[in-house]
Amino acid sequence: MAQKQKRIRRRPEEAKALILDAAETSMKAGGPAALRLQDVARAAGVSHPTILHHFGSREGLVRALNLRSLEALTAGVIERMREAKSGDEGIRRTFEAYRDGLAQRTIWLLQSQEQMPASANVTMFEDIVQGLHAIRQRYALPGHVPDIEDTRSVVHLTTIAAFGDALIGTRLRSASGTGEEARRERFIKWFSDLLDMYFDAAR
Amino acid sequence: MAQKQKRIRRRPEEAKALILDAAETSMKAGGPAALRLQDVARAAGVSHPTILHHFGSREGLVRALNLRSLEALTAGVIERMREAKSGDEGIRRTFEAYRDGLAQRTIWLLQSQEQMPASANVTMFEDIVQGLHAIRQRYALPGHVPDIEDTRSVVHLTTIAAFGDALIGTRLRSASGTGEEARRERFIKWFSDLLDMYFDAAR
DNA sequence: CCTACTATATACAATATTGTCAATAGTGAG
DNA sequence: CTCACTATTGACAATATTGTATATAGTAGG
Repeated sequence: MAQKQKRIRRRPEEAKALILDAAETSMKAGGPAALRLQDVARAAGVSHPTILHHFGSREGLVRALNLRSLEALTAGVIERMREAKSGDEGIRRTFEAYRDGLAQRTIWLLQSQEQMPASANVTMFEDIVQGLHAIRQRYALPGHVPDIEDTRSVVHLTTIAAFGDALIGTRLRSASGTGEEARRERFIKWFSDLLDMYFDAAR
Repeated sequence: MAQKQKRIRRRPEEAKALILDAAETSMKAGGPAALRLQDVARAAGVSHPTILHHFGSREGLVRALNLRSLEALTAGVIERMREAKSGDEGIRRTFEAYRDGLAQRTIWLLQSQEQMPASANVTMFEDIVQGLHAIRQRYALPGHVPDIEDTRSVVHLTTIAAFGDALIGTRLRSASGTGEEARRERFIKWFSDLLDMYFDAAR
């Protein structure tokens, strides 16, 4: 049989976006090493040389995907952090961001052994430390000077906890009975309260 | 040229161990999908059919490696937790265990899409929750009954934090100046103090 | 309508990768 | 020593995978 494939001519940006979407799905399965041009092509509904035409090589595709994912995601995180008013919200947003895919993408980057481009993660991290520390200083008791290293520890803990929870949180929780979603909510609330208590005590 | 390879006959257990060691290195690079029989064979100093002889297939090798890694590591974790006397030590041991490779292996398992065999992680998790809760009850103020869900939250937080720190902790820390190792030490101490404070307050 | 441009597809090439097969060489038991 | 057993290997097969070459079909601009 082998019907002749009907051609759909797209503009380069559209084609790239289409291919990257398909590649993203492929990556979720087993990281960058599991990505196959044929699989991606089939999922995107194009032939595999089309991918090579747009990205030059398999490596080019992986790089482009890492870049796009990280840019979109960190932009999303920063946006959500800015919107957040209370500390409680900030923590919730952080957990959401990592859960939404930031954790997954970070793992991909680590596995592709590329340097995180301008290390978006890290830039964001320092911004948050500085912002949070300003707030701590404002609310400090007279005569007490909060240590910025402690503030950094709070942000560090929140970040690694959100990251870890996104990757294995569900498994750990679903072991202790049912209601995974509810347990997750409860945990985030508990964690938020814990930090509130800490800030209160270390004022 | 092509010298004939000299044969070294090993006992099956030795050969398997040798091959698994090599496979472990290969996995570190890019997860299960990146494992190549030829690479493993070269690293182990055997021919690739030898691997197939012992493990049946590539998949068999991956399964065997996942099993061995997880068994050895969780055994190590449990051992270290039992040795630990203070809460501080327990936290340090948890961070060490994940850093030593448990985090890496867990990621592999997630990527091979296998169920964790009897979910060693999870069994250990519940053991620790029960053990810690018993201690909390012993030290509770008269008339106060600690909520086991809070205890579970503490263990959950410690686990996901240790997991997250093993994977991205170094990168986050090295962004804010030098002395990564010292910063790590400081953070673990801070975290331990935080939980002490919590237990004190929620007695 | 015509033409230049290029996104796309088919066919093909080169290599990588897993797996099979048959021969062989250590090793332990008698 | 001899023999059965099997761990090991080189050669080969079958398929997968990336990349190339070439033809073609949409599309925009004249």
